[in-house]
Amino acid sequence: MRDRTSPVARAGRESAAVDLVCCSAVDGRLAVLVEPGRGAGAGSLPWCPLDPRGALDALVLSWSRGLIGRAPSWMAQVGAFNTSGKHPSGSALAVVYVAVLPLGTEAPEGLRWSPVAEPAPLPPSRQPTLDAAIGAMRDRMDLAPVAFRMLPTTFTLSDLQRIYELLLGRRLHKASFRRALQAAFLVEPTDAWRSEGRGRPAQLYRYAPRKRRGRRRSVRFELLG
Amino acid sequence: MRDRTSPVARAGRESAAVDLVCCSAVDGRLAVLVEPGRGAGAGSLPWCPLDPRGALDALVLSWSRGLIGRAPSWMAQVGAFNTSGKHPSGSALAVVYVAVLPLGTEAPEGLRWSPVAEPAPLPPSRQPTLDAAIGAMRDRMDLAPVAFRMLPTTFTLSDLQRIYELLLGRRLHKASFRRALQAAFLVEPTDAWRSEGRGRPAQLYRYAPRKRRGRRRSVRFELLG
DNA sequence: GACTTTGGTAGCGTTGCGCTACTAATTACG
DNA sequence: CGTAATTAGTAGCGCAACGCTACCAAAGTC
Repeated sequence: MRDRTSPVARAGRESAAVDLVCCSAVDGRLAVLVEPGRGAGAGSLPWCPLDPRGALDALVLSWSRGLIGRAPSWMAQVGAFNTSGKHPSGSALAVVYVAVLPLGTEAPEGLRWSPVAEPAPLPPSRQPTLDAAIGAMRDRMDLAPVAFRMLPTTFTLSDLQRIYELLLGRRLHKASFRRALQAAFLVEPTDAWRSEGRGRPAQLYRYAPRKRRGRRRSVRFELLG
Repeated sequence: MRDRTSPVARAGRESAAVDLVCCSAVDGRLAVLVEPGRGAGAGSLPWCPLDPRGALDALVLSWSRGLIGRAPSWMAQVGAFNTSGKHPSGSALAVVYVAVLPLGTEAPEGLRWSPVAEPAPLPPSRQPTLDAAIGAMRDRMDLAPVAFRMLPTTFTLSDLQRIYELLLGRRLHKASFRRALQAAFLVEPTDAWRSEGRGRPAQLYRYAPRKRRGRRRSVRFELLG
């Protein structure tokens, strides 16, 4: 179990901290890892002091490995924010990272999954951080395989579609989803199938993007305004 | 003119700095504002010490107003990076911002436009910062009106297309571009026209996005891999 | 065996997109 | 003045992409 007092003492109140927002899908809902704390809004997000001597991404990667016992399957920096003195580390600056863990990852000792739809057991001042992290993840899902990283290495196409629906916040049409996926050459079928109680067994796929030459991006006005 | 020594002395070597990458289109090429310095790689990017007592965005906004005499027409944080001790401020952490100035903005006293295609008059260690800033701008142009902010308030559709071609790095087809723009309800025509030497005069438009209900975003696999 | 549930595909109609080809209005040049 | 050159802007064709209904397939449940 990590010690929450010594980093503050070591790094001092002048330094910066790293906040980590770990996302996954739990019971069909988007959830983040929080440290409950005693009382309603007394929880906190996992954080570590920022040691600027090494590469930032490497620092967060190795620290999160210790925190959750494995490297996140995807990770990205959200940005730097001033804390208005409200950060548990006491530092005035916080660099927020968002990470993704595969479906079914259980919460490590001292942390638990909190669905983002219901009020998090965090002080209200942390809500903007949470929103920024999840927003950043949603913004990047078109450019990075975020949804695929929220699944185990092999998954069914229905699994993948459910993740996309979770992240996009809307229902998708099965046939259209699969056709678009097929056209993008992003997955390849394994020879394994999974039977999940009722219904026909589903074939398992793995994320195996094929390099496509000439992926020239065009204008996309539809999200602007 | 801003003083480059006192902030370092005041903030000390422990603190963080803000780097600003100001982008615009100059002579049909993407360019950034640099401080030339004496010698080939002796230039620097504009920067200021990071005072974490106020909101970060507000700090950068007000500082950049003093630097270039006006607020950038668009601005976004790129992220926090460790400097490996190579930042002119001496700080170990740098928060990079990218900003956009309209076509035709002249470089303020002490700065000049440097096209990103040719080698910048900066130390090679600043190249990743430059790449990250321009990459962030390109990544966000689908979600924020970056291209529109690179133009004056009224502009011709050919102007707009040239900016898009600059940012996307490829030529676009005129009719297709206009059809997509029309469908997105992003611009409205003014009753002014502009005659630019030879050729038929062009109608001037302004950025006036109309709120469209049900802008439901769908899956976009084509940039993944 | 009938029903339910989940997986997976065919194919229709419409929309979007790239392209060629055209018209329109101005300047440049003899 | 007349023709070429240059830039702005539109029409419409053909194809690709997308949303949808409808259907078939394979498992469990009763």
